[in-house]
Amino acid sequence: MNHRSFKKVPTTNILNTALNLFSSKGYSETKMVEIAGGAGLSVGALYLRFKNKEDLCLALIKDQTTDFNEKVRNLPQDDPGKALDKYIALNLECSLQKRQLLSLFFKEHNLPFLHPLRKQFFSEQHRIIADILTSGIKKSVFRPLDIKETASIIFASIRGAVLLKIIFGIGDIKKMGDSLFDLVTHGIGKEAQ
Amino acid sequence: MNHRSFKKVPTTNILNTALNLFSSKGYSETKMVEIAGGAGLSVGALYLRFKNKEDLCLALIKDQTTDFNEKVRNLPQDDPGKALDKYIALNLECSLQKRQLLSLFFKEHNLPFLHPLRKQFFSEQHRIIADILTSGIKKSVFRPLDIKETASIIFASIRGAVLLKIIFGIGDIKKMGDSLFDLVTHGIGKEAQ
Amino acid sequence: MNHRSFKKVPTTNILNTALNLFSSKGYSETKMVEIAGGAGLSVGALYLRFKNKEDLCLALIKDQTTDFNEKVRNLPQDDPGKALDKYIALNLECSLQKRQLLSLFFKEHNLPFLHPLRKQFFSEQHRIIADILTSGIKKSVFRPLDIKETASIIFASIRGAVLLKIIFGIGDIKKMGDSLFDLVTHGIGKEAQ
Amino acid sequence: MNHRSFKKVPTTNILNTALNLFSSKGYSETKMVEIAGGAGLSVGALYLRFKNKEDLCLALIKDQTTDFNEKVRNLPQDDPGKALDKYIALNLECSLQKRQLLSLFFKEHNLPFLHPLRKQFFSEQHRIIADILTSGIKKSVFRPLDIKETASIIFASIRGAVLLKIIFGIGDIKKMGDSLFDLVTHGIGKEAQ
DNA sequence: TATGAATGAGGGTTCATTCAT
DNA sequence: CATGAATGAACCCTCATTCAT
Repeated sequence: MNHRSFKKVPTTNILNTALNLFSSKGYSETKMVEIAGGAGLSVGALYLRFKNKEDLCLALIKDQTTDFNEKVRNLPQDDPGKALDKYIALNLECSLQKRQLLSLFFKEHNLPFLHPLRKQFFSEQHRIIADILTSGIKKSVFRPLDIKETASIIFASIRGAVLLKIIFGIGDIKKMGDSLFDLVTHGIGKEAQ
Repeated sequence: MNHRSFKKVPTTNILNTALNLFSSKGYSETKMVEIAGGAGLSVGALYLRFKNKEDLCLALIKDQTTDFNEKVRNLPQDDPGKALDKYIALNLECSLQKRQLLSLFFKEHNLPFLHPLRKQFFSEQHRIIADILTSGIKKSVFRPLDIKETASIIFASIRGAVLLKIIFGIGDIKKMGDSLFDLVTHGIGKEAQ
Repeated sequence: MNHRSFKKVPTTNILNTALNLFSSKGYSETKMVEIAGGAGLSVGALYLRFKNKEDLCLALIKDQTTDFNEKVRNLPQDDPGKALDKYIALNLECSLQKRQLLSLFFKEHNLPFLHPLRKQFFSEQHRIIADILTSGIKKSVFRPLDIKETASIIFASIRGAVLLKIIFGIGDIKKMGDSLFDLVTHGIGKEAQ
Repeated sequence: MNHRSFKKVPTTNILNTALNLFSSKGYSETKMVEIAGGAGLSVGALYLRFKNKEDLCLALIKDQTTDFNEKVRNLPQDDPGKALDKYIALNLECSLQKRQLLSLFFKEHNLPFLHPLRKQFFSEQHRIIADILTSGIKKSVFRPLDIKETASIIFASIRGAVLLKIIFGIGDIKKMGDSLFDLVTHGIGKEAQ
């Protein structure tokens, strides 16, 4: 990459390259030179944009979650069933596209500097699910439940499904979303019919 | 610690130390000296027991999963509902004790040498869940389901719950198991009542 | 030595330092840090120039033999006696300057990665000597001989003399060359007179 | 190897094992455990016999050179030509059997602790050759020569031939000895005929 | 601002040597 | 005397980070 390139490498390019590398090789195994090279700038330039590796990683996560949060914002307000369905689908879809983020985010749980972000992400998602549940119960679409607990479990189930997909590459996202929604709404019990 | 201690450090100690370190700091971030020191032996001695870091990690996983598999073997054969309940509880309980293993096992999905073990673990657990489902459907305890798909989703949900616990330290295991079982059997839908 | 020196250490410096160390302490006993330090760069910088220790050693040998081969190329074509004399002298002289190379090259015969280079060097030198012999026999300067066998023995004698010089530091190079030439041409037998 | 073996491993076995290993893999690359294992005793026992690796190596060389010196002692006293022939043949033969020693002895010239032994070996051999030459000149079998210089060169030639054999595995020992003897006695010059 | 060569601490691993048994 | 597990310094190599250009 000649230093006479016409415009500076967009931050997005850098973050995407980093995301690809982090998620395929892991945080520790990804070298700064690789990110720089992959994004088309020099190591030096990379350090002009990000204080250090952690900083880059943090920026990456923020960037990606922002994106995700925006999509999640406009769920159907009046139909809790549909909202939940869409929320699950959205999660799985995003995981397909951003499998990397999620793997980085959830897998590498030993990068302590990520923890605050993780906490925040959980809180937000938990609140969204809880809102859907609350509204669903009010409208008698859902049975009365321990909202916080159930929200946690639903969040967990979605995360688990995503991990399954990422780690084992098992199943097709669409069907998986349906099954998960089916499980979450009806359960497996006989009386559900 | 003199280099002539009186008795050989039990392998279990080493594996436990390693498990603690791996799960709290991650595989790459854990140094062999730390494991050695923590377990009360020298680096050299550590290498007498394990060919290298990967080998140690592998042994660790095998050791832990064996243990888990044994516990899982005697689930109630005739009551699918109870079997599932117990299976979920068992998983969560073990995660409490072996939170480390699971985090190591599922999180560090970029350690390629772990993949075969992961695959195997998934297959076994998937089969166990599928068996419970099959038997439950036959006995009309569960409604007719796509068994493989549902087994995957249940596996995923449990894994997700476990991760939640591990990563965020949220909730109490007992209650979590109950909620998960409740969700899985009844779903959140109104008609379940 | 600040890590921002003004000019890049020439490869020659590195190779010379390495040569000195290898030949005085042996390959295995020479540490990469020593080479780096001796040449005036850091370990890291050393590894920027050479993939690893073997690679450095290989480069070293190639560098030195190239140099030697060039000198050997212009031997007198029409006077086999002189050619041989000069060839021997050249060998011994070079050994004086590059005692290190030869000791490294011939002594450390247990570095398997050197063997191809050694083989090649032998072939080339053997051919050169054989050519001199052939031409000398044709011109009746030398008596009829088993050319290949004799070439091998002459090669060996020169190598031996060089080693003697290197290992024991015995004798003066000039006189040694003369004696060797004298031995090779006349032998020690009475009838030679 | 059970500690109830009937007799302690003979030192010769140890030295032979060591010789084999040293010469095939080099001094540094040979591990003490390997020597111990190969000779059929434990590391501890090995250290009861030899103070350390150097000491073992030293003992090895002494052992082998003694053996060689004995053989060299009874060369024909009255026929210098035969004596030289036999001396050369003896050297090459011994190299065939003890290629290891020679490679260790001459090749690994960077083991400083070997140097005194090497010096001593050279002196002895040099004297033997010089004696043959002196006697040969007196008897007019050899032409008048600078005895010391020529002895050195002959010693060197023999060493070189041996190395050639060891390093390149070239040629057959018998023929090589003949060629060397031929070269040394007659040279390659025409007038020799 | 951009570059990329240089730095050097630190990691995994080896092995000569010791000494409790 | 014999054993062989234990020791730990030392080696090769990597890579996040810096800074002269």
